[in-house]
Amino acid sequence: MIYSSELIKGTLKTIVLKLLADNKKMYGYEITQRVKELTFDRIQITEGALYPTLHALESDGLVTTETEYIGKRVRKYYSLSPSGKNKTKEKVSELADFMETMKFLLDIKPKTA
Amino acid sequence: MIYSSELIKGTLKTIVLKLLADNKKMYGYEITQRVKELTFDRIQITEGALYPTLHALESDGLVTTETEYIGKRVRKYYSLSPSGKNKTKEKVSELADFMETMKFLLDIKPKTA
DNA sequence: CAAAGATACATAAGAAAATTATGTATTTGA
DNA sequence: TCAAATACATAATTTTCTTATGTATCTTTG
Repeated sequence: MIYSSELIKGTLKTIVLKLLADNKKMYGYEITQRVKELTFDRIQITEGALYPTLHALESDGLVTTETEYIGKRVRKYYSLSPSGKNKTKEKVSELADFMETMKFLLDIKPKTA
Repeated sequence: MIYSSELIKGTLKTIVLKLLADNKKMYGYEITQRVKELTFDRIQITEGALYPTLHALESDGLVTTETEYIGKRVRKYYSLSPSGKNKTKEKVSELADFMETMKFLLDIKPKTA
């Protein structure tokens, strides 16, 4: 079972930031594979969604990049900047908080019947 | 603190369906107020988001409507159809499942210091 | 050794879903 | 009486993702 894509909306940036916080530096393709692994294939980040997100994080100054060559193939590593680290803490705790709220909302039992 | 709007994206339909499951019938404005109450003002559904969502649920056959007049003012009540009840169960359990996965993702600790 | 599949980047067109703004109208409360 | 709350609705814009496409290299397998 794969989560309907609408659920991933709004959480992608947070997922990426958190992975970078946990791993110091990662490249795009690696991120897609790691998320796939960690979620047992239930969340699959597409490249069309990921790369624009990474570029946005970079232009917001939340990540820095370094390019490496593996043979002739280019690989672009992303790392959190200091402000990226702060942003990650904010985003992760906001999402955790939000999930508590949602859990509460979804647990409410009917008054009627 | 109000959750950043991107977090609400993708969960709105599920929230609305779940509220209708718990309350048999509700009208739009009531839904916005109920969500505000239940979340201590942290989730505020705007009318521009809610009404199109309700109309979509209706055209998908997930809810039925009945119009009532309170004085001269119109009030449009929404109720779940049988297929809406099934859909609600699906959506709620998918979201609950998704939140477990996200919780796991966000809890992962750094390997590197 | 050729071909398929995996690795690795990127961007553009289109779709989906929300935000923001606007509009109408009634009712309530200060 | 006048502002705020109640109650609906829609349109323009923005944001964000999907889908499609493009390029290129490396690895595995028949």
